[in-house]
Amino acid sequence: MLNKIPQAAVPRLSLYYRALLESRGKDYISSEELSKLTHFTAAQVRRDLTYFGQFGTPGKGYAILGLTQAILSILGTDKNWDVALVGVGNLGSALLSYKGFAAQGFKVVCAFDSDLRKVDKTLEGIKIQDTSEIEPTVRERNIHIAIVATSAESAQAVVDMLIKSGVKGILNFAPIRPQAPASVNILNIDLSIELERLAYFLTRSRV
Amino acid sequence: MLNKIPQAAVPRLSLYYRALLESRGKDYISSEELSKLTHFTAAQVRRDLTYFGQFGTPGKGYAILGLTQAILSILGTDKNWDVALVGVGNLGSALLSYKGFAAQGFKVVCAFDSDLRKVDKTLEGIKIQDTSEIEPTVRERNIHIAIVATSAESAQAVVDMLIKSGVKGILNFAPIRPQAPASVNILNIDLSIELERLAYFLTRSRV
DNA sequence: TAATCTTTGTGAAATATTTAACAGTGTCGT
DNA sequence: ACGACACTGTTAAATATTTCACAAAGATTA
Repeated sequence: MLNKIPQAAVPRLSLYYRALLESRGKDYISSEELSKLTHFTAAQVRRDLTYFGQFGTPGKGYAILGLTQAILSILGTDKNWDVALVGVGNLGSALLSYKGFAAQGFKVVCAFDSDLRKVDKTLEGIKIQDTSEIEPTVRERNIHIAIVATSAESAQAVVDMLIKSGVKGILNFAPIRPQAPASVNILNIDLSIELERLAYFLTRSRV
Repeated sequence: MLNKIPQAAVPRLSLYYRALLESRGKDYISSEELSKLTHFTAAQVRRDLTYFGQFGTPGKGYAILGLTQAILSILGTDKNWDVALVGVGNLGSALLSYKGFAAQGFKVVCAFDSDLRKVDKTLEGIKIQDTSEIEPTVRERNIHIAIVATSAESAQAVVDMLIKSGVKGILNFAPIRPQAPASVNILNIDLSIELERLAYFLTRSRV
């Protein structure tokens, strides 16, 4: 089964995982029930899961505990991930205090900013370091995931530094598309673009 | 040409727009040049643009001013959009002070929170109102776009209120998928899911 | 054990999206 | 005005993704 896995199947896996957590009372759950909880079709649920293996029992469904663990393992969130944060402005600070990460095994363990007024201050128990310390710190702590919440202007330089320091995955909030080698994964979250998508839909639907 | 427009073409339009802004020195730009700037293929640039009309001149390319204006008009960002913000925690405050929105014609004009310690405080020139005031305020001000930055628990109720008040597009940061009628567009930005996608890619690529 | 029921896993069909290739159209220099 | 050139718009092919539909697998009941 050399089937290629659609990109969009991965975030769906995360949603199946959430639905499984909500269903922990029972032992088994069917693709039909998962469909109801996630609003994807039952066929898509089954198809998505088979991209990664065979987890179900015909006639019964999926063992909730087993599937939960399987998805954790597929996503890699059965392990802990140390995360570096660059840019401790409004958004960066908000991300630093966001409690949702911890539950999935992500932990921001260091934070950087180029603003000297912020450097050496402590936020959420983390001492903010100067951006010049990105490379030694990230390399030494063996960090593979970073969040970039800097201005558009500094973002590419920061991304370059992070990659040089061994980072392999970046969640980028700066409103540019940083360039990076194919071995590095960059996910862009671009608020303006999302609002523009909304404006587009609204403009169209009125027509 | 009743071609259906791929969902993904819309955010690409936003990126073409940005590239056009960067190219304002010249009068014309070719799909090849837009391709270099955006890292989409030239064929895709041309195809995307023709979903919305004919903007180019063979032998010359696209008139930068004209195409810029055309994209603005397609996206609906040639007009101003008033935006309501619900949830003024860390993330909500950060969004309130985010300066990037204004440039694209989006303006947060009212903010709501259920925490009475925040209500009546002023942030970025906006007086925070109690969530009970969502319906009258949003309806009276004729607001069609809202940003939801509440907890997972309150999000669905807030979304319901917003929809009842006439909101047609919602940018949702709460880690749930709110249910809404098809006439309402909801875009979800889910930080945990994005981090899980990164973890997945990292776990896979090492194999 | 056999008959019936439930639900998975998966080929095959349908749909959606991207890429390739090039005919046609306008530009530009002479 | 003409010929060489540049670039778009689009048709067709290639890919990717989702949906359908059902055979096979196991569960359950008698």
